[in-house]
Amino acid sequence: MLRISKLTDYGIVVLDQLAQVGAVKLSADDVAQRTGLAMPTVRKVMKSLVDAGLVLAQRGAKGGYRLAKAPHQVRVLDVVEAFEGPVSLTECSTETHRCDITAHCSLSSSWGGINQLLMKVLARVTLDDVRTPALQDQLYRDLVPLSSRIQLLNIDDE
Amino acid sequence: MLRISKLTDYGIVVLDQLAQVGAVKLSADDVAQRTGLAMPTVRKVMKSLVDAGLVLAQRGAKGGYRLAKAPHQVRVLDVVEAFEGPVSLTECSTETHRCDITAHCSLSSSWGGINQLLMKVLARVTLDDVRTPALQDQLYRDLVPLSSRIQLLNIDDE
DNA sequence: ATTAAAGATTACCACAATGGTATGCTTTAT
DNA sequence: ATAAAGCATACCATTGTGGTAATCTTTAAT
Repeated sequence: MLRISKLTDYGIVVLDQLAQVGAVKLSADDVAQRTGLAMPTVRKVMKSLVDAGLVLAQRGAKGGYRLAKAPHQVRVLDVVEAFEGPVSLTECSTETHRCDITAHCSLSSSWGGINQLLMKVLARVTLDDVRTPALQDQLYRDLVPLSSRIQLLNIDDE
Repeated sequence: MLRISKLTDYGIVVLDQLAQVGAVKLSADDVAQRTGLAMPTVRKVMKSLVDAGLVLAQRGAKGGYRLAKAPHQVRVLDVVEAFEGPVSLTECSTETHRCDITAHCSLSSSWGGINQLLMKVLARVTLDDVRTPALQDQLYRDLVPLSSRIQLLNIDDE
């Protein structure tokens, strides 16, 4: 468990397709055919991506979709948040937490730190990293021995 | 979103209570009163914790529960996995993935790396860190500038 | 100006997972 | 022997996810 939603997953797949064609626009139908997703599903996915500012849409005949940024500028965190809203592992962290569990929220707030770490990781991985296994491997290696390139987890300098 | 389940959250709360009393055993009823959780819920939580080997149970009269390890040896990852099973962000990573989405699994496998990173983070944070905000802050500071103590993310040396 | 291509919006429904609850069984210290 | 306490199973309501449909709006091309 600790799943991301399927729509988030689809979102990455679609972004990958858009990245493949570069500046060329893809219609919703194109996307559906290239990915194998059903049209209504594609609609949903595209809407979220457009709303999040990750994809540009052109309406009307000869319309279609294209990436709003370069693949290396699209953070996985952005994609996740586009479909699932703000990352918050526990309930207490965001909503008005009136829970009856004694000493719950005080502890739950500690999840906040873990939340931050998770977000930093997701913010460091880009569409580019996900698309090219080489980069992915590289990024992974960097985090395992963690010899150099440590600023990897610092997201505040974009 | 990207939530952990409430039971996982409760699990941490319960473990915190057990850590507070040290070697003293707490009955399910004690736990219920201390946490404010309903008895049936406590049962569920305790079962998962015992099954995962995080808590020891003694049956019969004068029985009760106590921690199986020292708080600093209980990894948050263990707790999460106790309640939610193996961490796997996408479906393709674990189950027999026969999806009709073209070029889906190949990309999804890239989530694997992110999965690993997430697990490393969760494995590094212990019950001790969650319980004492000081440690939590310390751990967080360590990961932000990431100047030293970089081996923080390496879980393979336990 | 008309038309048709294409995106936008809204609403709906089925299934699965979560969370909460109840009932009855087994172990064991006293 | 008995009562305290943990164990196991099953059940149900609510929610969220995922998938689908129908309709409206925009706009390039003719």
